Amino acid sequence: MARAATTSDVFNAIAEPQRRQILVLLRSGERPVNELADELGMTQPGASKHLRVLREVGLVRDRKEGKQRVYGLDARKLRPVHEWAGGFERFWNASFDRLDAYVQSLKHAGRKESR
Amino acid sequence: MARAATTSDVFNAIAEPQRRQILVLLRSGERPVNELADELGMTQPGASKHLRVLREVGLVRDRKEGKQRVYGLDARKLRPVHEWAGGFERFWNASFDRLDAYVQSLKHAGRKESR
DNA sequence: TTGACACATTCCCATATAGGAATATGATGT
DNA sequence: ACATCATATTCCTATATGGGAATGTGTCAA
Repeated sequence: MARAATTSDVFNAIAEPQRRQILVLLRSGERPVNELADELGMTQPGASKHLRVLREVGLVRDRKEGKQRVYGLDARKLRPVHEWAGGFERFWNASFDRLDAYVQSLKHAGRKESR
Repeated sequence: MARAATTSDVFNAIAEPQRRQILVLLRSGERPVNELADELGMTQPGASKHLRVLREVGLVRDRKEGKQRVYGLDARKLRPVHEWAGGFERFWNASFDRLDAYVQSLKHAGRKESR
């Protein structure tokens, strides 16, 4: 089965480094495809393909402007990502020894023994 | 080229839903492979494979305990993900109309014209 | 040593890409 | 209608999975 489609899961869509670059670049403003491709050093078809994926998952919007197609950021779908990762915040804030202690406390507090 | 190895990029490693589930589950405590597989309804080899990926990117650690191998969370690598997504916070906080305005202001403020 | 248990690994397969090359589509100016 | 510019799409290929089945490896107990 390989993996869920990149076009249906934001986590998967942003797994591609170049697509993350595109999103970052778009923070500083909308851009037509070619400009975007130039700035990121990718081919035009390459940019178009990535943009299509980003559009289908809803991370960018596009708008026609003359013969150009201007792409803009729609970061709302990134919020779940931020929150998901944020759910682990207390784990990276604690030092590792403390982390172990914390984990142990949870373990003994409310679960069946495992050793 | 298909994509960068899942074992070298955290974003790619967490692109797999089941691996995210594993990480979430491990927040409540360390677990041996079988227990983890049971709780998530996956086969043992399946769990082992995902755990291997997570271990190679550094998201989990393992420790031998008798004949079991206990896996624990190491969420530090998730911090960059949280921060990356957080870099878009102002974009999802603003309403869309405001967003456009903001984007336009940036555009006119410091870049070469494009229309 | 033998057997049982807990995992890890290997094989094999179907599928989903990413990328390059070539081509199709669309809008604009003449 | 025609040439041109800006994009999108299609074709093809090499590769990276994820999953199932079978098997290998390591540890502990008797």
